[in-house]
Amino acid sequence: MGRSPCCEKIGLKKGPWTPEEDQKLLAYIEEHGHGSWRALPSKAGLQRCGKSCRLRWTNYLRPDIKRGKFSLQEEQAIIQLHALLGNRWSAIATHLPKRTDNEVKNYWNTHLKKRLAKKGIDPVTHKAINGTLNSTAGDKSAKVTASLSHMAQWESARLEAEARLARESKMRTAASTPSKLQAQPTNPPALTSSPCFDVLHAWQSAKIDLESPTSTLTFTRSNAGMLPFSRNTGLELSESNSAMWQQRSDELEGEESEWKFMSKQQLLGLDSKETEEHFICCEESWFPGTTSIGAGFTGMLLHGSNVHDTSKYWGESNNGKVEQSSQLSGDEESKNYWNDIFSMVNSEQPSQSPPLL
DNA sequence: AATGCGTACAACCGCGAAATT
DNA sequence: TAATTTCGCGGTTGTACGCAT
Repeated sequence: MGRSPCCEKIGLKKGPWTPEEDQKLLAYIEEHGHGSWRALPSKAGLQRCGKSCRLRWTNYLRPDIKRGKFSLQEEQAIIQLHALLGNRWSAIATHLPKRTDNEVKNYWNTHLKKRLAKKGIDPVTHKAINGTLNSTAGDKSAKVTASLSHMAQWESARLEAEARLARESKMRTAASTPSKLQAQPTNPPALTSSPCFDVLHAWQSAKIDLESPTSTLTFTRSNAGMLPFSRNTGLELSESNSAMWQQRSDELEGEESEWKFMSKQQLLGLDSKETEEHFICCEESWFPGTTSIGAGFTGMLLHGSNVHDTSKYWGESNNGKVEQSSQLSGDEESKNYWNDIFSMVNSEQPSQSPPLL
């Protein structure tokens, strides 16, 4: 079977968008939603193909896009998520509020990839090239990689579940409200009550193998509320949350440029007991009142890259329903491993003589 | 001032998956 | 169930811009 072109190629404009075209596209989507991208250009009076319109909207015109410099926390998140997920830019972007996959991809290719390579870190494998890291770092790398692989499985499953939920919710929405709501698929429909339960259900209904060879966690509904993952699409921020995130982001961008891990206490301004309780009880976010970059999975990463610290998130007083793997050990090794990488990458020193950490 | 080079980023292309007919 | 359409993703390209020579 042949594949038809996305649109008639003759007579359609290509290349940079003009302000007039942007205005037309914006006005049309604000009024009608995008609906079918294929049909949009003619309806909006644009000499563009639908694909071009969609790209322009999702990567540039969409109102929930944060443009400008990436913060250090965002850089860390990208690096760590890339180590986990590879070149799955859309998946990575879901953990970076208001950033598009294209933007993340470009930033990786033009900044982070080169910086890693320059510091002797393979940007593909995230491992040291020619023993750039110290001798024990190789061991750390292996252990961390194993743990990250484990986490990546979970994250992949979660992303699949989120996508599934978004589709199902969209279908339900479409069935009940035909007009404009239907035409906003760029914003995944907000999940209602107890998103973690929903994700669990989706996982179960999708028959995702929770007991895969590398998965050592088992669930019951009773402990599902302690899942660490939030529905962190980044597109669901309320205005107040968005403002809070922006404020926090602005603060972070003004900070000293040394990469370092921020403790939960630093971020939350809580004492350790409060923090612990917050982390165990709060299924939504550990960034107060937000589902921002600190939330869920990304939050776990940024929190000292402490992939082993899952007991805090999963809850230890859960009648043993949540079992910790024996491989979940070595907090400090993992933390130090990422610290090594971040400090190297952040360092402006030439990498001629790799630092022995 | 002109030219060349490197960088950053917007935009395009082709493919695969999902949805629809 | 097969054919077709639509959408989203990741890789790549094109171009504007800044800087050095």
